[in-house]
Amino acid sequence: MRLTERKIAATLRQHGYKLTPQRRSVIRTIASSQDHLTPAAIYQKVHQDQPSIGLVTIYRTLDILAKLELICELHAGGSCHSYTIGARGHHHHLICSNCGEVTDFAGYDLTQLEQRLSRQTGFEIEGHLLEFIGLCQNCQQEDD
Amino acid sequence: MRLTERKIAATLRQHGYKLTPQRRSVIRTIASSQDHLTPAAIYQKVHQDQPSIGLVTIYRTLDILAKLELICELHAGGSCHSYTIGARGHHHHLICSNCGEVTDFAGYDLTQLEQRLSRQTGFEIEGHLLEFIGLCQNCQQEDD
DNA sequence: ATATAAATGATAATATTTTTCATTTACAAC
DNA sequence: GTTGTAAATGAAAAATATTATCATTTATAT
Repeated sequence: MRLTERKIAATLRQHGYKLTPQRRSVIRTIASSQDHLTPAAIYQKVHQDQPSIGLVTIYRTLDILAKLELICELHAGGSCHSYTIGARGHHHHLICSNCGEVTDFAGYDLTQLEQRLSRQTGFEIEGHLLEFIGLCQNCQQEDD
Repeated sequence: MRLTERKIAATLRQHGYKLTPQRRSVIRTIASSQDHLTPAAIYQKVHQDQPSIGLVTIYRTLDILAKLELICELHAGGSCHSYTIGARGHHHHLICSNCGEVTDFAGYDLTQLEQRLSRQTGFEIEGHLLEFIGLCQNCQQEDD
């Protein structure tokens, strides 16, 4: 079940954030849309309700909401900048959120899931992205 | 097994691309690095070898290599701009590469894999990203 | 050696995100 | 209700990232 506008607002308050009209409007906009929206798209919509709002406030609000896991980030498009040499044979990634170290892992097969999704949704699936984010051993020891 | 510089060069030729010193240098740089590199980082390294190269050439070369699947793109960091309301209960995404439509799907559990990876690598895993890219039914029918 | 299509680099344009800082405002305490 | 205060906002600019244009150069087939 999707989070409601009310629930999100309450969580914000619980974490000590103020509930401004701007934030309400951003939340309402995201909550009432079926689509994934870019910051610019959110700005456009919110702007109708809050003509004085700046794009900066959108970014700031999204940061907070994402940090509290009230909204869900999507990595669409192919322009997110980081490359390594291709491997013969597919692999996936494990990325350290602190130092950026990337560990590859192989041996996990998504073709069954891919087929199931294709059947269920009618999508013709071209590829996928599977990454885990966490702290590598070194960065755990620094414990900061 | 990782692709070698030679193999990549050959594949480029096979697809009708010219093998310029600039491209060689980009390939060599990526192939000889263990890390994932951003376009800017690649530029810096290549620049030592090819002082006259422009950042544009890096972008162009990366586009080609990615299209031929000779390099492997990584989506690191949280700044790839698209958001939707969070769901109670985890879900993943199916994204149409043509129209951008996003379909959520639930019911696929990665905790076992997560535990296995954590054991094997020592990572303390905080989260993951699983997305499928493809053509939705509508965009298939347009068949362009 | 030469012709030619493809690739390059310089420059500028566009897009995206972050910083700074003076002003305004939500909200808790009274 | 007033009021004080820390937090939030908006404007502007800076920083960063990416793409487009076009004259010049170059890899490669002939």
